[in-house]
Amino acid sequence: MRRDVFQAIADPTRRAIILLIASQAMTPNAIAEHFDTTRQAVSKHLRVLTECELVKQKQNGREIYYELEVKKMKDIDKWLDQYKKIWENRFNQLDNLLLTIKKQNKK
Amino acid sequence: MRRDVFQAIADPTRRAIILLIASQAMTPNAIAEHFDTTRQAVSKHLRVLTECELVKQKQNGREIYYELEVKKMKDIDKWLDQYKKIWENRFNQLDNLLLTIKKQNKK
DNA sequence: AATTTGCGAAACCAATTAGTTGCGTATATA
DNA sequence: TATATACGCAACTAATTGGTTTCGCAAATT
Repeated sequence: MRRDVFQAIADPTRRAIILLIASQAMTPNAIAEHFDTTRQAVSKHLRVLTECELVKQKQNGREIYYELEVKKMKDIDKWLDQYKKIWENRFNQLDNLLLTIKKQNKK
Repeated sequence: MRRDVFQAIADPTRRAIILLIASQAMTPNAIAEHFDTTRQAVSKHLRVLTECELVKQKQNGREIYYELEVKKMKDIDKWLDQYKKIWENRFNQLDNLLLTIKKQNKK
């Protein structure tokens, strides 16, 4: 099963769950109360998040607290890094210029 | 149709396309040559990327060059920002501690 | 001990999506 | 003008996904 961080954050409900548990670990029922959905649906989202290690479980009696593994979000940041160089140093403007010149030479 | 940046980068092929055109605008055919897939498949991915404005087209005769709209990636960075505070300032460790204390009080 | 509560897992369904095939159209080339 | 090339678009298929329902199990409550 293909499970990576990018696929996990693609779903808006999952992003909402991430935001919700970012400040406070919560049980599936508690999370479900915040949305117009069932506990089971939340449970499936939590499974996806757990599988890609964006979230970890902490059992406490019969309750399972879900906690955000914030560190895992660095993966996204790392991926963004290669493009940050481009947008920060405005290399893209340079690329545009080069492309325009190339087109004109063809004519 | 639900089209946002997060959904766009969820697909590994689309991330590969983004990487490919980041340094150099390319035509669908040129992009397709880099992958084990057809031009039409690439074309569909480019449509998704165009719809969420991660990519823009530049027609040149019968060729259409696809260019990365790097600025749009800032949207992802903005979203990450709220969590960056957490992982950088190690607030998560504090949260863990608070949660542990809470559990112990329950017992 | 019986019941309730919190949960995951499996079976199922509807919607979405990635990919293919087969068009039509516009630009370039012979 | 006829042909080849570059492309988007629509119809179709197979796989995936979000969600529901139902079940069983373990922990808590009565």
